[in-house]
Amino acid sequence: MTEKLQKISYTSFERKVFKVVSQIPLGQVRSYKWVAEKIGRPKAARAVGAALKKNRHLFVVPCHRVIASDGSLGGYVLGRPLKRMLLDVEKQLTGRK
DNA sequence: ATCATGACTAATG
DNA sequence: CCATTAGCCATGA
Repeated sequence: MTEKLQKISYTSFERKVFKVVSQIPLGQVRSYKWVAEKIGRPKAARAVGAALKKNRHLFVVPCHRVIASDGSLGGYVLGRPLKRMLLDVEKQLTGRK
């Protein structure tokens, strides 16, 4: 059978991104670069961001745990303030100071 | 194949 | 902190 059999909406690249990002532990954050390296494309940090933007799982995939390499928040479809809040909450949740 | 776009990164100023 | 420059990549038209 030479048919595709599967008309998936996501590209292989996006699947890898979601896979890795969904594995980020609660209360922890990773940089776009980190994810890029994880999927085997250390220089595709930009593409990683593009993939997260297309993501529709929003809360299925903890895309809010992915920040810029320099520690900045990066971007967030629902607004940076919310992203910052989520990270802060999760930090308190696990960081348990 | 080519072009434009963008949740990036690093280096300068 | 912000702006600019250069590099690198995936995606869609």
